[in-house]
Amino acid sequence: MARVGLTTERLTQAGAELADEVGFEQVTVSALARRFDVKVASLYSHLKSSQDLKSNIALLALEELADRGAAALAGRAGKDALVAFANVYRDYAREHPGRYAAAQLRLSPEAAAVSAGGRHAQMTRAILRGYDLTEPDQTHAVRLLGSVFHGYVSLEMRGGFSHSAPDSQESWSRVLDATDALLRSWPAP
Amino acid sequence: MARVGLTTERLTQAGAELADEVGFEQVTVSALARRFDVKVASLYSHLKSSQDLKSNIALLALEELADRGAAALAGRAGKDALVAFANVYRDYAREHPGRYAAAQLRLSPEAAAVSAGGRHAQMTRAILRGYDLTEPDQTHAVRLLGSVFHGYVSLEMRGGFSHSAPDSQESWSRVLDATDALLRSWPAP
DNA sequence: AGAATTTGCCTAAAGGTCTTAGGGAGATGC
DNA sequence: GCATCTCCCTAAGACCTTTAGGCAAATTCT
Repeated sequence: MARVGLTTERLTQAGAELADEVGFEQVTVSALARRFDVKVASLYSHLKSSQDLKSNIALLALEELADRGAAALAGRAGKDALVAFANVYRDYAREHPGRYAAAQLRLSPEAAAVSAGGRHAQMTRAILRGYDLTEPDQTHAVRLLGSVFHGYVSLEMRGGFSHSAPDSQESWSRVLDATDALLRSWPAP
Repeated sequence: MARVGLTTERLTQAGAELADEVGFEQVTVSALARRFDVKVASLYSHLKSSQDLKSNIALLALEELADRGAAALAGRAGKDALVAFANVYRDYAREHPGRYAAAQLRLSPEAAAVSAGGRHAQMTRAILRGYDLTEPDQTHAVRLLGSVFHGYVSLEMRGGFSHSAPDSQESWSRVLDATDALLRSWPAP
């Protein structure tokens, strides 16, 4: 029989594309097999389970996101870095909604350990170097930034801001302005 | 055959309990039928589809959340209102993780129209009456608050803040302090 | 090159979920 | 008491997941 050349990597990549096309929830081993014109059981040589596939897609998305974040942060500082980094998240979610959804998957501890999650936290901390925060406020601020970025993007993708004025782009800019202002005058406890 | 007395309401309620016990993803028409000791097909007199069940659970969660929010806001203003409202979200998510996850479901336009989504937005606006913001900054601030609340709770539930100091409760307090400070000195465009 | 081995995709099969169609027994109304 | 309606049932088709075992292509060894 004709060999297609399946590998875990190709399956993960194709799964990510599938997620962007039909939604992460709809990513299924069967659908992936159809895409490669191969029988379903054949995928199980490269995949432990359906959950494993989803987890791999999540790890891929986290890596891609971290790579883009690193590129955006290079040579920038302060508000410039903040805005660039925030836009990485938002743009990625818009370009790759399925992958972004995948990145929200709750990972197993083992998967989380090898994920790019640590890089994300490091980069967020790097942004804060442009502001004058000392520990433990820096950690609080890291968590706030994560919340604002993820929260805004998540609500926007769900359509929360879509059918009312002012448009979401405008709010996004103002939210980032406000966040920058907050970091510059972080309140004492 | 013994009649169990199924109704859409009872199914939705039981589905919400099931979600809290096993996770919203695991809520299934089959599992619900087992819980009522009834055959699966029997549920389809009260449910249009599996998606319909999930949507109903989401609507229930949004209502409960709005009810709690309204109760928390009664008689409070300013930072007091902000903190109380924020804690409603966080506490609800901790008490009812499955329901909270359900509330994140992307609803159909029809479902969204009858949802408590509007009440949530109204209440967030009400909080901002304690601060000195004029349109369109008020709308931007509504979106920021939604992002911070949802983003923080969502990341916390995913375990993002669990295994590092300082503990999440501490960060939550400081994030709310910071948000209050930001609303009091909202930057001009 | 030919043989031995490994690898990759296959068939087969069992179990779970969703959904629709149509039937029979309990509850309700006259 | 009888007719009607409602509720839950059986039956069945479609799809997804996962495991077991087989055959042929690719790779390695002699």
